[in-house]
Amino acid sequence: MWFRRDLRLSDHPALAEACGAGAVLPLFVLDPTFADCGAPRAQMLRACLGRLNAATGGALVVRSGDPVDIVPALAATVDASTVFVTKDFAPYGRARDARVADALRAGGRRLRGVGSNYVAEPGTVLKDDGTSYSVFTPFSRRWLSHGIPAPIAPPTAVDWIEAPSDPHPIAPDSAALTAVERWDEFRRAGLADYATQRDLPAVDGTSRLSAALKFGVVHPRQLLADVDESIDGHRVFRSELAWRDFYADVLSRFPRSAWENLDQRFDRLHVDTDAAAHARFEVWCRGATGFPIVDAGMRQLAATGWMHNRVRMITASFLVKDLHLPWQWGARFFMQHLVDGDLASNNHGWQWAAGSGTDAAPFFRVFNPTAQQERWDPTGEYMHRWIPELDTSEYPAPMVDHKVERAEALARYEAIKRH
DNA sequence: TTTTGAGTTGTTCGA
DNA sequence: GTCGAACAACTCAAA
Repeated sequence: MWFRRDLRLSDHPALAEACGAGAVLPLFVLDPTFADCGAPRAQMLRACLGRLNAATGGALVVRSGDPVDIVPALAATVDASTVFVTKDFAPYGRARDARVADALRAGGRRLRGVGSNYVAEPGTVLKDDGTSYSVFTPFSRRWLSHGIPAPIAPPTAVDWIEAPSDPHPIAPDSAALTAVERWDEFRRAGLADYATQRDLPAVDGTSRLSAALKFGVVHPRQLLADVDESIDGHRVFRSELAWRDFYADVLSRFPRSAWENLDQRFDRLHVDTDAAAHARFEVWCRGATGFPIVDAGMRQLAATGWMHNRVRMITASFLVKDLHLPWQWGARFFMQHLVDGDLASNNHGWQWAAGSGTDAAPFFRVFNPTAQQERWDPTGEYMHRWIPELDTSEYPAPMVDHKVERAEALARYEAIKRH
């Protein structure tokens, strides 16, 4: 069993099938491709691996290197007939798995993909004519009509195969909540009010399960099993999980949309990339724009590896529409700093803000950072929490005039219309 | 094939 | 201060 973004034993179809086939070697490969994923995600990975190792009674084998070398070699060492994986639909993962499958085949073995990290496997939510959706709302209706698969039981009494492991990454902080504990807490205290509380960055009104979902510590179908569709908050939460599936589906169909405009008309949008643009970008990264809600978000990200979703939208809108920078700069920065950084959700969220993505925001929807702060952080609690010097002379003046930059953004969008 | 209704997250302006 | 309309036009999905 080659674990990737499915670091759990319960509700794990691929593992269940592997266990049904015989003794199992649990493997994780530290792929150098992901070496620069950023400290928060690297730390989260180490914690997840520590927990997974404990759950296997210390049997987890961790190896560093290219999976194309490591997986077939290890499979040969223990004479495995099959390497089980949870299917990966992201651009790199898909190419990597194709190469590993080829290498295994050369040795008379096979790579067997079972299940995915999503409620509905990318490519399976289709219109009546068999084609894919590109608008969220109809996608989510069809997604719902598929029904939510029930979680499956964890395997019992697994016969783990032992093999030499590279030194294990650091063990987890045992004080941290497990994903299931966090879900129980959120279900009890926050889920019913999610529809109204989820947008307030000063409030702990979101599930905070994004990183657990990213690493597959918990599968979304396990969360959906507890959703009561008669309650508003529950339905809104379910809809957010549908967005996660939707963007994975879109990325799987359009791999190049990870870093390129999905809507190619936006290739012609005038964005700034000169030295002055880099200087503005650096100010945004540092959280020193002089717009408190933007700076608070960037500082929360730097300090904790996480940013409230409402503030992700505000900071993204600011980078794209007030600073006129390429959305890719912001997306890359987020990926380097977010503990939950996920290519599909992150980059398509950025494309939504930029207007270049699926179901994108209308061009005239330009967030006003001051109005957003007044609306969603009315007491200023969030911005003061992250900007201690806010009311002092140390806090910078606004780096741009929003009214002017809004007009500039609209003019630039106007220039690429009708093409 | 044609038609129709709809489309995450907003802002500004003028009555 | 409040409230509703305008802000484009297009593409998608489904009847």
